[in-house]
Amino acid sequence: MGRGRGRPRIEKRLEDIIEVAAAHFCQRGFAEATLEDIALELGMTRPALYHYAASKEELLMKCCDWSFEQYIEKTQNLFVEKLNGKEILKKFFLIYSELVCDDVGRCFISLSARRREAANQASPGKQMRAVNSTLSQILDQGIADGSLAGCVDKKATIAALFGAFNSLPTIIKPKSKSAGAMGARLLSVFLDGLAPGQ
Amino acid sequence: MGRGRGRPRIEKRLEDIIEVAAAHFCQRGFAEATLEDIALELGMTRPALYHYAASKEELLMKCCDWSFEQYIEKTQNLFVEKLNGKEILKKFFLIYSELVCDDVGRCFISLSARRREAANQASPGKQMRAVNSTLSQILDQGIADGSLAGCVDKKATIAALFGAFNSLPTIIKPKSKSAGAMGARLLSVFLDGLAPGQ
DNA sequence: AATTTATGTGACTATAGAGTCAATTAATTA
DNA sequence: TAATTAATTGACTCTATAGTCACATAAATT
Repeated sequence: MGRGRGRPRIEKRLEDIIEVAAAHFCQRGFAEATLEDIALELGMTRPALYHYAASKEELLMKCCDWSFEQYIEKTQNLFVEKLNGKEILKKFFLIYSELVCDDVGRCFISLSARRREAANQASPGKQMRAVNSTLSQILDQGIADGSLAGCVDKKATIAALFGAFNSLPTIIKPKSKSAGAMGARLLSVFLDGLAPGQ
Repeated sequence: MGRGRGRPRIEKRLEDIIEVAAAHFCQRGFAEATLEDIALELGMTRPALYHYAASKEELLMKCCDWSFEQYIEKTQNLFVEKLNGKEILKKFFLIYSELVCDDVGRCFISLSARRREAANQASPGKQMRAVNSTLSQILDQGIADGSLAGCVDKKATIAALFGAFNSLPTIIKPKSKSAGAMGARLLSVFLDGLAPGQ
């Protein structure tokens, strides 16, 4: 059934493959995921995958790069409307929550940077630093405009926020529509604080 | 060199093995870790490991169980001195920070519950629920005695706290002595909140 | 010293899964 | 309709590593 190149957009197939592969990598881990299973779910056989990626590692890289591109695309307009830091923070983590609950979206975040560094050289570190730096900017802005507390421990805050939000997929079921809502609740925990009011 | 059973405590060897195996499992992941490497680091050969665990999966289970026992041991006296909820919270996360930065200590937390459930039946879920429930109790107590804010979103708070603290080993280098200190900084982020004071 | 038991080794087998390749099919183009 | 090209397959190879087993060695026990 359906071989040959009959599909309108040729690149579309690669995206399908990335989507399925990313899901397998994220859910089962890189080593545990098998190309056999990925191919099966796509309705093709394993060797066909080698037309789209020269190796399992390269497939992983493509997943992560695609994932990162999505992140960039969704976050690049954060600063265009002139919101205050706190509002940008909310927007950022709404986007981040939805991204991290999506198999493709969270790919570059979840998959061990160690393995990716083996394959690729630089990008994993660079990508994570880019994400970190966006949050850092947001905090700076919030502190400057007074919408966030002035005395925040930035390093600890960044670590705590990403730690918490990266754990989202373990607390809500995958493909759940509640990613954004749960993300908002998480952020409230950080904004309000646990100390008794006043 | 040094075969036979000359050592004072016989169980000691199993503990050594667990320590090394746990480190490999945590740092490289279960599938990527090899029994060969573990045996090598212990100065023995792979088949010898099968005297202590019948399979790789069973070795994983022993690591996780041992890890959980350590957790229990260190947290069981949390409620004996009559501290307020906030103080107990601090003590809890000081212990937790050190635990989670130690390869053995974090074993049952870090390693995919999916794989563990395949081997074992019930325990992974039970263990995580036990940890969760301890924190839940601490929060309840703090809310009751007024040392923590009354209107906390418990589910979100628990998720955020564990998410943040579980990420500790990714932000400080392993075996670092600063686990407790960094843990304290993380907790401050949660206690103080990001909203501007008053 | 002889026996038993815990501990360990070298040399195997078995298997899963990655990667290769020549042959095949289908769409595109001429 | 013939030639070209993209996409796919079945049938391989190769390798890493888990697991087995008969045998060896050293300590403890008698």
